[in-house]
Amino acid sequence: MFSKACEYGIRASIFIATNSSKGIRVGIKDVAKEIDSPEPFTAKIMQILTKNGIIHSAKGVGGGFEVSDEAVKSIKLIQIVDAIDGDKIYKGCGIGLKECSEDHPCPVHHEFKKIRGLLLEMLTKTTLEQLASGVKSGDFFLKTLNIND
Amino acid sequence: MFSKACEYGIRASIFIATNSSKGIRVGIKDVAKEIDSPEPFTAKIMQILTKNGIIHSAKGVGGGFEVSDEAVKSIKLIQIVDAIDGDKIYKGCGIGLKECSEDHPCPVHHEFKKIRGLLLEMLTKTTLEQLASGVKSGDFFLKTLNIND
DNA sequence: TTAATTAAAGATAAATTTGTCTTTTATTAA
DNA sequence: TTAATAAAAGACAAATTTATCTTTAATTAA
Repeated sequence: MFSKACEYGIRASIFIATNSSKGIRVGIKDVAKEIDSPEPFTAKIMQILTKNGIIHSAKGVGGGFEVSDEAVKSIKLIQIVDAIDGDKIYKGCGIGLKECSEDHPCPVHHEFKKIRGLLLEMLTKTTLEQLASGVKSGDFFLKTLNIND
Repeated sequence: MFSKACEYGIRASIFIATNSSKGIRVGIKDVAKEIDSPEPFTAKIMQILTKNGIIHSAKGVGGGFEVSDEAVKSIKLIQIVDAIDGDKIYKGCGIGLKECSEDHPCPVHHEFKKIRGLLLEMLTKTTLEQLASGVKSGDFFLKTLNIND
């Protein structure tokens, strides 16, 4: 569905958001450790997210990544996905036709329309805040329980 | 969503089905040309499909690929997807957690459940026959109109 | 039985994605 | 101003996916 880069990006954004609400900036090491991802690769993804204004970074002592309270409320999942994977997942043809539309539909066009629509709706409606609050309350998790998994 | 291999596999299966209903076997060249895919790569995918009993192949003069009338009716999209891409698309966690379940959900688990459910339902219900008949009637297409796209 | 045909199988190669490492730049605090 | 810290940037490497090419095996027809 999403690329690994995007999966890491979503998990990282949520983790950063859970800390920013407590006024804590987190470094790349904390992020990678908490979401169980390769640190240098995760750093690259953070650069994409900061360039796209999704998270904010600060260099130097006491620096790290954060998301403002307002941003946490306004940022939608689709912004993260779009920044990392682009819009193919909710716009492209299900079986890869370059030209696929109502006028020139592929064989699965109508079936996929519903699924893509639901996906787009979910991505558009879900805020970073919703996801972060679930993690803070302990209802949702960002990595596996067992370290050996 | 699906890998390119899977996209080609679905398109190829549909094309073969449209011809088998007319009693025509098609060669790998015809397949690649008709679905606008790289021939040798498509040949590899055909091997996966034949090994999984989704299509039948015949070597030698007059040989090629075909699907029996009964198979066209019984084969579901999910069998093709499963043979080529596995079950990750409709079983795996949306943001890549190895362990993600009702008891240990990731932040997007509940949102994804609906989408994956709809996808699984669609893949499980859609038969090769449905897709092939739409192509035969001219309602659906397997490649772009414009050769330069 | 031989030649032609066609898919299968195996070896390579290119492209993309994922992952790593090193150097540079910016910031803070002493 | 200097040292320490932490992200940014760039080069590189491994793994995976996509694509190609060559050889082999099976089948048919002459």
